[in-house]
Amino acid sequence: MEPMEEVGALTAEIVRFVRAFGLHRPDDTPCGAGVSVSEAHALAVLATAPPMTQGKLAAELCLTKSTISRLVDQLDERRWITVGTSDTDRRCRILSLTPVGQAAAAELGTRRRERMAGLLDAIPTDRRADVIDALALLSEAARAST
Amino acid sequence: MEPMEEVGALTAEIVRFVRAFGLHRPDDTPCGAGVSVSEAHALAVLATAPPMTQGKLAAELCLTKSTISRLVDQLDERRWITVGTSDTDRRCRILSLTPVGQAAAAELGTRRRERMAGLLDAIPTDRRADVIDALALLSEAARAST
DNA sequence: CCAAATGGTTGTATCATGGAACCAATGGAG
DNA sequence: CTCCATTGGTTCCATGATACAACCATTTGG
Repeated sequence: MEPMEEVGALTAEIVRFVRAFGLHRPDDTPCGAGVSVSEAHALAVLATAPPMTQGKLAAELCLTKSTISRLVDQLDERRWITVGTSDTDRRCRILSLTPVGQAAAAELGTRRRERMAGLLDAIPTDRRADVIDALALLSEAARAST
Repeated sequence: MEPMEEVGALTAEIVRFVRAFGLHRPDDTPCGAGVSVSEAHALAVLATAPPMTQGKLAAELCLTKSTISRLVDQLDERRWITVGTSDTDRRCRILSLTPVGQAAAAELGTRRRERMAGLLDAIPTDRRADVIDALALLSEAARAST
């Protein structure tokens, strides 16, 4: 297979994967009821990182600050996060998961893992680490090439 | 790495990639100006398959028939497709690319390949094959587990 | 001390999507 | 042949994610 053809086939496969997993439907994550994809992603980020500012979250999720502002409002209304003010910079709002938020994140994580487990099962055991490493390289490259 | 942790890492990397690549912004495909992601995907499907019905396209894109109906309208207004009626089943509308649509599909395909090639450029040379292999494994797994 | 930069909010507009109700055509079962 | 369930599509409606621009508050550097 020629290099360019490889790239084309790869693109098509990524597209199929994205659509098959419902990632094109941002208002309903495939792995949880009533939770938008962005909410789920935000929850996952906040669960695996120390309390952060909205700007940091925006960079992490590749969203604008206005979208983040509203997303934060939603998470706050759900009582999944608390919003505080930074001591060192009173412009910054510090986002932290509440216990309820942590539970929700764990629940979503479980669902997602279940969903993904089938995927991983279909990958030979000795190749799984390679796949994960490769995806890390790929997402890094996507960020670098923007 | 523990198995469950592997699943989590896989998920996290996929999420990172999707967001970094802008796939969460459905109104603007990363590979073309003024073309929505779904439009681009529809064009790609129609370009690489014989004329099909709306239902078939819906299944291919994982969208509901109402969304497809509107999508078809858009593509028709752009003169990218022609919409005909099936001879054997007059309920079915048969979608075919116009020459202009084929050109648009080719153009988008080229852009997409360039974009993907740029991605690969941001990956160390000696790791590119690994990434490609890994993605092939992943999409293969996605098809197997669906 | 003031101007530029930074973090966030709000107003406005756009648009993709699903579900439900509906219509038209098909195809069996009797 | 006649109904009626099924299937392909359309339209109405509601939801909601997103960006951009204008704005405010705070910090920081000259």
